[in-house]
Amino acid sequence: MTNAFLLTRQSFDTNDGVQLEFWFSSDSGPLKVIIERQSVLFFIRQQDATQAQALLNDIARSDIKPLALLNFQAEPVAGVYFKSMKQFYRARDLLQQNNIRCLESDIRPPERYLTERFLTGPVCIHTEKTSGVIVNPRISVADYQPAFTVMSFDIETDYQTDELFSIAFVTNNIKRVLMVGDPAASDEEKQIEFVADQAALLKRFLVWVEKIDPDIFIGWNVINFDFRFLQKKADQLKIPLTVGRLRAKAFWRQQQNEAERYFLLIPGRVVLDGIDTLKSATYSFSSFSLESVGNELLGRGKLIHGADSHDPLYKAKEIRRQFKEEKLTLAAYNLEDCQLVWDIFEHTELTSFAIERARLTGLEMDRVGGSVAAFDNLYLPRLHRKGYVAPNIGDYEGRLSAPGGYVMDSVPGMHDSVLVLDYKSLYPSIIRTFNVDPYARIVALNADDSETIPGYDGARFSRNEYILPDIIAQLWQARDKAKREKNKALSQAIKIIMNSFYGVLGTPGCRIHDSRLTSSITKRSHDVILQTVDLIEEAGYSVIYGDTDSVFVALGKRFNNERANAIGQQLIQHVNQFWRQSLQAEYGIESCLEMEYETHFVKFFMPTIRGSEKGSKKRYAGMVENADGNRELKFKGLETVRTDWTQLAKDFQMNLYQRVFNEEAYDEYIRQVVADLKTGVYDEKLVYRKRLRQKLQDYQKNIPPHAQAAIKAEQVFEQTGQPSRYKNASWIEYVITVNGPETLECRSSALNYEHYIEKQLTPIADTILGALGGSMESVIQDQFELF
DNA sequence: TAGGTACGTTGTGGTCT
DNA sequence: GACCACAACGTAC
Repeated sequence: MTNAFLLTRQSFDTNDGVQLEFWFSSDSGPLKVIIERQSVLFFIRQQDATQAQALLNDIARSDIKPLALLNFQAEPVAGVYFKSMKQFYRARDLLQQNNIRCLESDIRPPERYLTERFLTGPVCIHTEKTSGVIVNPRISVADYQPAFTVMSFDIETDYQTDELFSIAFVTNNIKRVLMVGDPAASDEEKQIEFVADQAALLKRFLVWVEKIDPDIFIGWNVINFDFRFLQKKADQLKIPLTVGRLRAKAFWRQQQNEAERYFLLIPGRVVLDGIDTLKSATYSFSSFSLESVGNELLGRGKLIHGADSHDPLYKAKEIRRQFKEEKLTLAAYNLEDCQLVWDIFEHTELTSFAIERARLTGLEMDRVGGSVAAFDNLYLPRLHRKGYVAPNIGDYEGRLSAPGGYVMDSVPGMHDSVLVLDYKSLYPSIIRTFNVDPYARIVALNADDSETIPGYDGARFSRNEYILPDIIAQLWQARDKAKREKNKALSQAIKIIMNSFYGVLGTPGCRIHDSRLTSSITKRSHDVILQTVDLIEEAGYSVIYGDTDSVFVALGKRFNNERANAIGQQLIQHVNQFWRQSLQAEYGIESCLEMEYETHFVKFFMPTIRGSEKGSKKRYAGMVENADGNRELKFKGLETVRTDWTQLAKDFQMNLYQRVFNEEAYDEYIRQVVADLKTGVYDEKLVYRKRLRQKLQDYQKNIPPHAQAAIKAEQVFEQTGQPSRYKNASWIEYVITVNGPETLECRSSALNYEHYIEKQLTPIADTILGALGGSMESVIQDQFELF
C-alpha cells in the first residue's frame, strides 16, 4: 500500500480493450500503473437501443445494456460499451448519421471515468509492490502531499545555424552545465562538463535525466522552445529522445487551429512551463520574458544585457561570440537562466499551485486552461450519483443571449473620500443562494412552484435538489481554511475554479451550457447591485460608480482612514443584514451574499468620456493612504496601465496626476515635458508596443499603424534577405516618424514630435485638466502670452 | 487539449457637404 | 472637413 500522486496518463487501444497507463510519484519513488481491459462507454436513450443494436452489429464486441440512469429529458438511458477507441468513434459516427443521439459522449472517455473513480491527483495504491510496474491494483482516494524532484533546464543554441551549444540544469541539489568543447577542460568544481559534439551533449543530458529522475521539468517556454529544439536535434542526429521514465520517448501533438503550438507528453514526468503556469495562476506582467518577470518578481534579470539586450539579433551574436571566445561566461549565463526560473517558481509557489489545482480539478498538473474539463470532472460524478447523465456539447438550442455584469453610469470629477464596497465572489455566491444549477433546473421542471426558487428567462431551480451550490459551498469552506492557514497557492487555486463555473455555463463549448443559467446569475446580480445602491443612498450617501459587483460611495467630504473605515463597516453590515432578512422573507432562502469593505480612496478622480460630459466607465484613479501615512496612487483602465501607450505618456500621466492629487502646480511641468520632448530628451520613451493579433496578411479591412509598420519592415527584410519577423501573430515595437509608423530596427525617418504632443500628451492632460477647468491648449498658450 | 460580457480609445476608410 | 461605422486592441470585472 503506497500513497501516490498522479503525474501523467495515457490510453492505448489493445486487442483486449483499452489500456490505461498511469505514472505516479510516491513515497517510495516513481510508480507505473497499468489498468487493462477497460471498455469505452457512451450513453444513448433506452428507446434507441434496439435500433442501435441493429446498426452496430458490424462493429465487433459492442454491447448495449439498460442503465439505472436518466437523461436530462428524464428518459431512461442505455450504455453502449466498446473495447477500443476506434470502435467507439466508428459507432458514434454511425449512430449520429442515423439520428440516434449519443448522450454525454466524450472525446476522451477512459480518462473521464477513471478521473471519476480516482477523483484527483493524490491516491492510495493498494498493492504489495512499492516500485516498478503494477498491473490492475485497487486504487482509492488519499490525502497525500507529494515531494517532487524538480529539474529546471535551459538550452543555448545558435539562432541561425541551429547548432546546440549547451544545456544547463538546476535541481534540488545539483547544478551542471553541459557544453560542446574540449572534454579535458571539464571542471567539476565549476560544475562544467565539456563534451566533444552535439550528439555527445544530447546523450550526456539523457544520462543526467535518468540519473536525477525528475518528476517535474520546469523552464521558460520550455515545451515550444527547449524541448522542441531538442526533439528536432535528436531526430536529426538519430538519437531517440528518451527523456521519459523507463526511457520512454516524448509524445508530441500539434494544436488544431494554431500551427505553431505543440503539446508534449513525457511519460512519467510533468512539464511545467513558467509562462503558462504563471498565467493560469492569474499573474500578469507587462511582458512574460524571463528578463522582465525576473526583474519584477525578484529584482534581477538575465546576465546578458546592455543597451541592445532587447534586440534578439544582438543577443544571438553575443551568445555565439561567448561560445567561441568565453565559454565559461556563456556557461554562467546558461546556468543563471535555470536558476532564475527555479527562483521564480519558489517565490510564487508555482509548483504548489499546480499541485493544488490538479488535486481540486482532477486535471493533469501541466494542463493549460481546461476550465470545461475541470467542470466535467467535478460535476459529472455527482450528477451520475443523482441518477442522471449529462447532455452533450451543443444539445442546448436556445438562442437567447445573457447579459454580463451591470456597469453604472459614473459621476465624473474629483471626489474626496470614496469607499469601494464589493461583493465577495458575487457570481458563486448567487449560484449558492439561488441554487442556480443545471440539475436543480431539471428537477424543478416537475416540481411544484413552492418547491422551487425563481431564476430568470423562465428558469426555476429546485430548493432541495442541487449539485453546483454544494460544490461551491465545499470550495468556499476550503478557501476560508486555506486563507486562515496562509496557504496562498491553495486559496488562489480555489478562487480560480469557483470563478470559472460561471464562465463555463456561458460557453456553448460546455455540455451544460444554457443561457437561462447564466442570465439567472447575471440578471440577479443586476438586481443585487441596484438594490445595494438604493440601500446606500437611503443611508444618506451617494454612489458615484459601480461595476458588476462593486459600488463606489462618495462620502462628500474628506475623512481620515479610521472614520471612513467605520462608515464602510457600518454600510456593509447594513447591506448584508438586508439580504439575510429580505431573501428569507421573500424566498425562504439563506443569503450567501457577502459585501466587503475594500478600499478607502482619500481622493478619487473619475474622468469623462473623451469629448463628452458623461462620466466614464472602467477608467479611474484614486489615492490611498497606507498605515504608515504614505500615499499611493492607483490607476484602473487609464493609459498608465495600458501596454499600448508609450512610456512617455505613462510617465507623464503618473507625474501629472501626482501633482494634481497633491495640489501642486503643474503648468511648468507640462511645458517642460513638451520642450524636452522636442529636443529629443524622451526619444527612448516614444516606442509603441503592441500585438499583431492576426497574421499580417489578414489585415484587410483596414490597416492600423502597427500593421503598417510591420508591412514596411517586412519589405525591408525581403530586400536585405533578413528573416521575416511579423508575418505571423507577434509583438511589434514601432515609433511614429514624419513618414508614418516605422519599426525600431527599420527606422529611417525623423521622429514626429508633433504627433506625440497631440496624440500622447494632450489627451492625457486634457482628461484631468478638464475636471479642473483647464486644458493642454491653455497651458501651452500661457507660455506664448509670456512673450 | 472550447470560461464569460462590458467598455473606451485610436485610427481607418467610407459618405456627405 | 465633419461625421459615422467599425476594426483592432487592451482592459475591468
